[in-house]
Amino acid sequence: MIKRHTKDLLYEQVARIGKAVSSPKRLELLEILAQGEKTVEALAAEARIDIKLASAHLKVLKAARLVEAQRDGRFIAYRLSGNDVSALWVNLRTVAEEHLVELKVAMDQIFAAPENLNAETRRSLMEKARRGDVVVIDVRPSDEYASGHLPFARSMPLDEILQRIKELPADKEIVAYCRGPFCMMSAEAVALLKEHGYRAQKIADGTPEWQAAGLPLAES
Amino acid sequence: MIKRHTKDLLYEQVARIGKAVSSPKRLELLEILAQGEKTVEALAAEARIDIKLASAHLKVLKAARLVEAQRDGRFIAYRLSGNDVSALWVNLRTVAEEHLVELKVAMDQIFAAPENLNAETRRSLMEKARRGDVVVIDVRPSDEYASGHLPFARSMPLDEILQRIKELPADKEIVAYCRGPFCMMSAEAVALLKEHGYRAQKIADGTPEWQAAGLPLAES
DNA sequence: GACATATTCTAATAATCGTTAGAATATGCG
DNA sequence: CGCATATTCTAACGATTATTAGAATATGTC
Repeated sequence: MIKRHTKDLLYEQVARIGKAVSSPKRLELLEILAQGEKTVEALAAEARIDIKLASAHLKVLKAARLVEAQRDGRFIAYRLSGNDVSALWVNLRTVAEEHLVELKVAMDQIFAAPENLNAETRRSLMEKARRGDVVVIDVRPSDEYASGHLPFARSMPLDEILQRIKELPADKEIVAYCRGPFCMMSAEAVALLKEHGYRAQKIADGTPEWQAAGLPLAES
Repeated sequence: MIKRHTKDLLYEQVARIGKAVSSPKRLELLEILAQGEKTVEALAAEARIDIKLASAHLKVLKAARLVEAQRDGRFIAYRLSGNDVSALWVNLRTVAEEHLVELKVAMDQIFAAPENLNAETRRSLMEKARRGDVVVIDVRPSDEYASGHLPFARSMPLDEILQRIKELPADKEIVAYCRGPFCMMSAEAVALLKEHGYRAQKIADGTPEWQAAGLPLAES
């Protein structure tokens, strides 16, 4: 008979992961890191928190081995310690969306039309993008595009869209995506495009969702 | 521009799920509930905690909508509120096993040979069981077998094995499974069987792992 | 309807966690 | 080697959480 104490140790270890993902701010940091590696400074700015606080949260995430740090010149870059961490974030968010009515209501208020994709619509979108029937644009900052993006998508960061809008074909459907269902960049991009007469829609997927669905990302 | 405050609300909702899975005891309760529905009393006994404490933890899990309760006669039965919750438990445990060296070490100490399965070995095992080349036994309590079990597995609860050992063929390989990688019942079953001259081995999978791998369970 | 029993609620304590501010450390650059 | 700057460490506070014990509630049975 194996001792209770020993068994408790196992659950305690898993609870370390649970504790790491029990704070809203840490979840936000994980989502940002799922877009690619970032410095503490960039993370703090993105999450709108103090650098010291960001550092403290990153320390917790690092202790749970969900992220790893590497010094790169004057800055320290953090990244997720594996694709499974990104998948865990997607899984947590999906369970929350599925079971917490409050979250559903909040999301409906923020995003008029939540376009959730399934396996089939994902593959069909990729096929249409490959053929050029639609233009898929990645409206995240260009460094996030560089660390992985949807196949056949082109980079068109939100704050460059107005200057570069002529690059987009006026006769084709534009499909915008950003960091995922909680990110508002694609919605803003669609609003801008529609103002200028383009046919545009957004999808809820970001690269973490795409990857968690078992589909490949492009790197170039 | 959408307000920070609104965005924070989204992460707070997901963090509710994170908080729910940040306690070792709650994780243990989730794992037990992944085997089928149970009363508070049964859960407390299984996790070796006070009924009052079990009730308090269940309240937290219920608030996060990970479990739901239903009155059934004198007892109140709890169950997971969806298969995605069971998959979340598997996902958390897998991330922990992958990234936390401490957990790997602890598991190696407890379980001599951790037999982790991949997609191929799972299908091949099911095929061999179907043909009758191996006998797959489910050593969990019979009510857990009844709420779902591996295909072609027969129920042989750990505390009945010695009386019923004659039912097993002496010339075939016996494969035992229980609740999952953290459960010690299959290891104990294998030890008993080997003592009596049977060829036996265990697998790490329980029904949650099997299901999370996308494979079907049997109900009968 | 009253009793027995299972479960939850309330209250209280100790322990833990999030956040902030100030000091300390480490690296790159001159 | 020393300066500038990015990052982390330390200390402290208020807020939250886990656990326990006792009281209260709800259901089934007689």
